[in-house]
This record gives sequence, structure tokens and C-alpha cells, in this order.
Amino acid sequence: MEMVLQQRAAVIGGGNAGAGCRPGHMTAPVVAAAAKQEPTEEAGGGAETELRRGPWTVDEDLTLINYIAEHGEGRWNALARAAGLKRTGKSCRLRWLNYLRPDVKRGDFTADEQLLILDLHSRWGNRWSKIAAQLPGRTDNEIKNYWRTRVQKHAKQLNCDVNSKRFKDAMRFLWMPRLAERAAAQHNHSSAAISGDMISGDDLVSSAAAALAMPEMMMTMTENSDDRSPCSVVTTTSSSSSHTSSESTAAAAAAPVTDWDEMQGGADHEYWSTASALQQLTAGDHHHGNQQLFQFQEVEDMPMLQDLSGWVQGFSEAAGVSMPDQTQQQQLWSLDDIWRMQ
DNA sequence: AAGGGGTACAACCGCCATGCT
DNA sequence: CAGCATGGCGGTTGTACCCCT
Repeated sequence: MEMVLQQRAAVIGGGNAGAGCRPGHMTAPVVAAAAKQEPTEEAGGGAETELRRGPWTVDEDLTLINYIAEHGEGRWNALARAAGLKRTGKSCRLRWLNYLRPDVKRGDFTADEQLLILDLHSRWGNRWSKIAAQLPGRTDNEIKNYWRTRVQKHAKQLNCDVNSKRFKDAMRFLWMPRLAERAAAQHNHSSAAISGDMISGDDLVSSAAAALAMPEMMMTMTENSDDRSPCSVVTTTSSSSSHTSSESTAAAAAAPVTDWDEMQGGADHEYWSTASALQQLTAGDHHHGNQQLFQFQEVEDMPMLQDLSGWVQGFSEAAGVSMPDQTQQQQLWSLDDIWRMQ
């Protein structure tokens, strides 16, 4: 643990501290504030004067890291005092959880992660911490920022509310399938760095713009489908249409390690089943994946699924999105599996 | 080259829930 | 039961960097 923290400290020492600071930068006010820092107070003793705010200095980071390495975390107010940090306990806790923790994953979200965020947000709304709990190494703050900077921006560009049905539909049936395609591509070429991991705004804007231009009645086709996992469409699309058997083997090796079944058992059973199916599909187990995907669908919804495949195809063509051929289409929707379930 | 708007992200704020005294 | 401390969460702000004109 301590060794990891030391490594972390080394990274921080390399210069990555402070609000709004990109790696390698430190703001002038931070340096000034650090220079002004006074000797530490006695733990629990002195008046709560001169509490520091704003960007954290490297020294503060190191102090916090070393203190936690030695004493552990928790009791943040007492910790802040004992460590000699002129910060509120809240500030220390936030700094640790969002930035200094050794297991915090940094860098762009992968397509898988983006897909999961979109899916979970469609289910849980702005429950950032709950969503973050399903993305190992990611913080609620990071996910919240992703949502605000990427997703809400595109809703704004499309002149529709991020909570509107139209935007949600565009997201579900256009953006997420594309994400799934990229996720599949990532798994197929797991050893190669994929520079285009992030779905660009243009992807959504161009696709959704086409979608929004479609007749309203087309959009309403998805009505009453709120309980259907978008992943059940998305993952079937990507994995079934693109994997060969050898690719599947490679994909299996690169599949997410999360044991969805083990995590299952919470209130949202359908979600976990979907997630589990996602894992199976990603691992190349199309049959069981598809089976699992659809086992929670209401029987009366099935004809709608058939309609939906044509609907998505129409949308995708209008949006210039590449679609699988006829054979792949059949695999895409795995209708055999759907009817077998009835 | 300059500058202004946009973007990304760390940090803060206010509120609420929980647990302890 | 009331009051307080603490932790957690979602929303918002501040600011350095990027990019386009």
C-alpha cells in the first residue's frame, strides 16, 4: 500500500496538482499559497483560522498521502488537523477520493465505460456515485464531468433537453450502438492502441440530427420501451455482427473482468442480467448472451423488437451509419433466440 | 501572433442522512 | 429526543489549456 502511495506521490511530484490544472502545470496562486503556508497547528488544538482553499499544492498532497499511508483514512476533520493540513476534512476527503487514491483510473473513458455510463444513467439518472460504483477506478466527479461536458453539450447542440425522449432515443439507438461498435473493435484489437476511443460529438450530432428529422411517429415507436435495456440492442448489434470465432477468442481474452453475476442480487435484477449478457457477448458467447439479454423481455414486446430492427436500420442509413448486411441483420436481432424464449 | 470562446476537470458549496452523545 | 459531528452526494464554479479566427 505504502509503496503504491509513494509511486503516486512521485507522479504528483512530477507536477499535477490544482484545480483546472492539466498535468505538468501549476498555477501561480498555488505557488504563492504554498509559499505562504505556515507551520502546522497542533492536532485538535488551535483555532480554525486560515483554512486553505483552492488548488492543492504538491506538499499538501504528499502530506495527505503520507498520513493516510501511515494512519489510514476516515475521520477526515481529525485527520486534517492531525496531519497538519489547513484544510477542512471535507476537502481532504475529496482530494483523496477523487485524485490521490492509488486506484483512481485516469485518462479518457473507454467505449465500454462510456456505454455503461449512458446505460446506467438512463436507468438511474444523476446517481453519480451509484454509477461510479460500477466503473472500477472512476470517480463520481469524473463521470459527472463527462456527462456535463460531453453528453449535455450534444443535447444542447441538438436543441433538445438532455432529459427529453428524443434525445434519449437518439442516444439509445444511434449513439450507443456506435459506442458498442467501437467497444467491439477495441476488444478485437485489444493489443493495439485505438486512438479514436472517444466517441466524438460529431458522431452523435450527425446521427441524432438525422434521427430528429424523422417523423415523430417513428420516434414514438420506442414508447413503452423504457424498461428495455439499451444494451440488449446495443450489444447484440456489435458483438454478433462482428465476431468471427477466432476473434471471439481474442475478445474473450480481452473481456471485462467484472463478474456481473456475482454483483447481481441487488434490486435491479434486469440490469445485472443485461450486464452479464454483455460480458458473455463480448466474450464471444453469443448464444447464452442473447438468451440472457431477452429473458426479461415481456412476450408482448417481441413483435416490437422486430419492428425496431427495421427502424434502427432506417435511422442508421439516414444518418450514414454503416449497418451490417442482411445475414448479419438476422444475427443482429437473434430473432431465433427471441422466439425460442416464448 | 493575439485574443476570445470553448473545453475539461479539480475543487467547493449546500443539503441531507446517519450515528453518536 | 435533541443537538452535533461526520460523511456522502449532486450541483456549481473557477481556471488553465486548447483551438479557431
